[in-house]
Amino acid sequence: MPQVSERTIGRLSLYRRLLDEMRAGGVMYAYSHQLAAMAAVSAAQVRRDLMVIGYSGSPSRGYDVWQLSQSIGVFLDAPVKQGIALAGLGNLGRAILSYFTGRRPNLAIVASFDNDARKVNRFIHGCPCYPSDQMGRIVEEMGIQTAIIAVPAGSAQAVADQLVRAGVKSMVNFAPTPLRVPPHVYVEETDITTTLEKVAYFARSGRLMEDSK
Amino acid sequence: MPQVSERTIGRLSLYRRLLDEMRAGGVMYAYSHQLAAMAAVSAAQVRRDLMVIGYSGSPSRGYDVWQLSQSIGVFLDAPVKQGIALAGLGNLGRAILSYFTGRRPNLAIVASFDNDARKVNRFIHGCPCYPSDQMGRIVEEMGIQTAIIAVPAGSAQAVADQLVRAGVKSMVNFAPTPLRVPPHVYVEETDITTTLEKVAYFARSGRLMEDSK
DNA sequence: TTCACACTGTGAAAACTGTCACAACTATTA
DNA sequence: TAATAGTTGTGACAGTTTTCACAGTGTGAA
Ligand SMILES: NC(=O)c1ccc[n+]([C@@H]2O[C@H](COP(=O)([O-])OP(=O)(O)OC[C@H]3O[C@@H](n4cnc5c(N)ncnc54)[C@H](O)[C@@H]3O)[C@@H](O)[C@H]2O)c1
Ligand SMILES: NC(=O)c1ccc[n+]([C@@H]2O[C@H](COP(=O)([O-])OP(=O)(O)OC[C@H]3O[C@@H](n4cnc5c(N)ncnc54)[C@H](O)[C@@H]3O)[C@@H](O)[C@H]2O)c1
Repeated sequence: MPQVSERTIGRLSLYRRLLDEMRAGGVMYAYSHQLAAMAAVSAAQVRRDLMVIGYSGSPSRGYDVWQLSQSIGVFLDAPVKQGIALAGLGNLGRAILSYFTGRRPNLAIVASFDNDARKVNRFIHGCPCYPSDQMGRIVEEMGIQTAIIAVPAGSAQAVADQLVRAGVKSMVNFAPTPLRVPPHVYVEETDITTTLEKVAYFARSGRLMEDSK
Repeated sequence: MPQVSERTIGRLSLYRRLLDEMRAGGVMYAYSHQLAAMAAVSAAQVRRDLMVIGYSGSPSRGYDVWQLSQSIGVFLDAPVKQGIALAGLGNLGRAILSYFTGRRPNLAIVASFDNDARKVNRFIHGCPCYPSDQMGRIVEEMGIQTAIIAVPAGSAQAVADQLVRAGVKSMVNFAPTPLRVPPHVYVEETDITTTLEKVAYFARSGRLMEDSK
């Protein structure tokens, strides 16, 4: 098993979206340096990343935009439709739902959960919202393996524990609390406070990086 | 100049928040392994990170929770109050504003911008919202150096360009488009689509990592 | 046909990041 | 006082990620 790096997976997802945008604009072929410019990475990085999916471009025309996008899909996408659960339908949860709905064909938020009686038992942006005390059962029944956590910090760990018990294998956590999970579960932390402090720091101690060419 | 790594800065911010939570709970001292458990990193990582701020713990009591938090502050925080601009007051923008308001003492969102006439010229969560055609002028006048981009993907690059022209040195970008910026500007990309695809990928190709002890 | 060109794929090197392991230290106990 | 136990700070090491640089290749021009 090749074990592709986390960073590479993220960039492949980005490359595919850029390729799809190009295709929508009528572009047929792209060189690594063009893709690189759009993704704000180096051309060598693009070529190195593409090695893992086993698709070769032509030295003269570059990559076939459509074929490359398809090849990335074969590598990245689930063979069958993959449902995602969303815990917490507050401001952030609804923002995610409204943005993500209908975005990718076989990756969709298929169930959401909240403990606020007013939000529960109806459809929001086309997604059913269930009471959170049924979360374990529903996630298990639907075979959901991926979840988004958008509940307040105080509830995040408890919600994560429930989800893991229900069979979830990976999560993205928006609450500002690092989650403790068993080794087989993958968690991506998205902590806005930490991010803002970091960014504010680099506004002062100006950093030589992120080249634009 | 030591040039501290991006990752370390992010973790220092996290450590401080955890320390402050401990202090609020009446805890006076903490060992590296305790901090590590809460941050979901290794104890060695914590000690290595703390090297850059030049605060020493005691081998017997560990770190003084209050003093360590202060020392991180001296290292991380701006000497004077640092304002942040927020571009785009849609679902996401408001979620960020409502969550972040009043969170950290000298790091606050002091101006927001939108091009929707209905949202403009009033206070939202205590933050003034201006029309976006005045963004450049106001950001420049207020000396704002850090910005959050929460506008639709199509406008993100144009907004970023304006902000950079007005003197912004670092940004966090929530729009799903990598920003092209000059080398002296630091950008943190937060792309929910890419993140979700990555997380969904690792739900299948289960990964041995993120140890919980 | 042959050449020049600009690109791809990739081994090797470099740069960066995290872990290991241990000397040095301090409080406690006998 | 001396021995013990458990922690810190850090040099050395290991692992990971990115960049470099170049051989190999398809295309178009002469
Ligand atoms: N990373 C980011 O970009 C970002 C931005 C804003 C907010 N946040 C974080 O996201 C989380 C949600 O933020 P928000 O602004 O939407 O807050 P919010 O208060 O508007 O929403 C929280 C929602 O979770 C529900 N909830 C509470 N406990 C629950 C439980 N145990 N099970 C199910 N649902 C529960 C509440 O009913 C509410 O609807 C917070 O932790 C916040 O810190 C992150
Ligand atoms: N990373 C994440 O977690 C995440 C989650 C949801 C959405 N998003 C992204 O964040 C962005 C905003 O999402 P949203 O759900 O809030 O969308 P939205 O449509 O609700 O909000 C966009 C806001 O930007 C304003 N706007 C548009 N053009 C502008 C301009 N040129 N200058 C100033 N304001 C302008 C609009 O008036 C609107 O208020 C989108 O790019 C979306 O993809 C990111």
